[in-house]
Amino acid sequence: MQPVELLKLLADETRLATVLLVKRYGELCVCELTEALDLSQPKVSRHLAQLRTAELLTGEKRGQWVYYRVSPTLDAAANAVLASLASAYGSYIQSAVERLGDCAPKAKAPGCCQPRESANF
Amino acid sequence: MQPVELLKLLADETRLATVLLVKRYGELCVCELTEALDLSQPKVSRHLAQLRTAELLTGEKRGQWVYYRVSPTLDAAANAVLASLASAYGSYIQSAVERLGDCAPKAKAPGCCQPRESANF
DNA sequence: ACCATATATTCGTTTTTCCATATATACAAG
DNA sequence: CTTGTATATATGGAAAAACGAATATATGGT
Repeated sequence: MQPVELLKLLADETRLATVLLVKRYGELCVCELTEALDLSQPKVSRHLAQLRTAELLTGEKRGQWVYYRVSPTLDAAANAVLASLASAYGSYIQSAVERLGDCAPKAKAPGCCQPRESANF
Repeated sequence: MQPVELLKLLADETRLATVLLVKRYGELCVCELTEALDLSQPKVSRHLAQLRTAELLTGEKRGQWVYYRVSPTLDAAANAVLASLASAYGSYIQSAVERLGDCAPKAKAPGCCQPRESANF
């Protein structure tokens, strides 16, 4: 990936947070990202499509969900830049990590995201 | 500087090359950058203005020339990202460094840039 | 005072990027 | 086979970014 291409992909609030979250958690599905970032699903999906098209992230469909991770074929230079960003800007995704807290680390097999709200209906 | 602000500044061919060159050489004047990047002077100057306004670079006027360097007040996180980019993408400015070769490391006091062409007139 | 060089800025336009809304597709459960 | 959930994409418009060309300002030399 060309330097400027990588930087353009990262130069957006949604995409930077997405990439840093995916890098931190190893893999995340779209609904987890949507909750963590508190954004509309189409918006998250559109930015994921950009990251996927550029082969910065890969998406794997498992059952009903699509899990995103940093592409295993990403070149060393890009990986080094991502590591540097994750280290320098760890706090950038702090609030998203907190929102993800009651959703991600536990069993995310059934229901994935909405354990609370939908329980009322 | 906010993460996305920094990345936006770097997500452009001209600005990325400018910043990496200035970081490598310590300081460079506008005509050196214009020659090294092989771009029009207004284009270089316009991008320099952006980098200066964001306080990523500072410009110091000395005589007829303005010398740019990485802002000494740049925060640690941004500096770390710059260092990572310089390390990962050193070859990105290779051709510019070669063009700068016969201009910069030597005495750049008088004439600064155009030692060859104007000698014919 | 005049001219050349170095640098910065303005103007009008084109291109790119981002968005919200609506819609489409896939899958799983009943 | 209908319903609901998860994900993706299409559309049309608005905002931002980048550009070339022209112009402005400052400095130094004659």
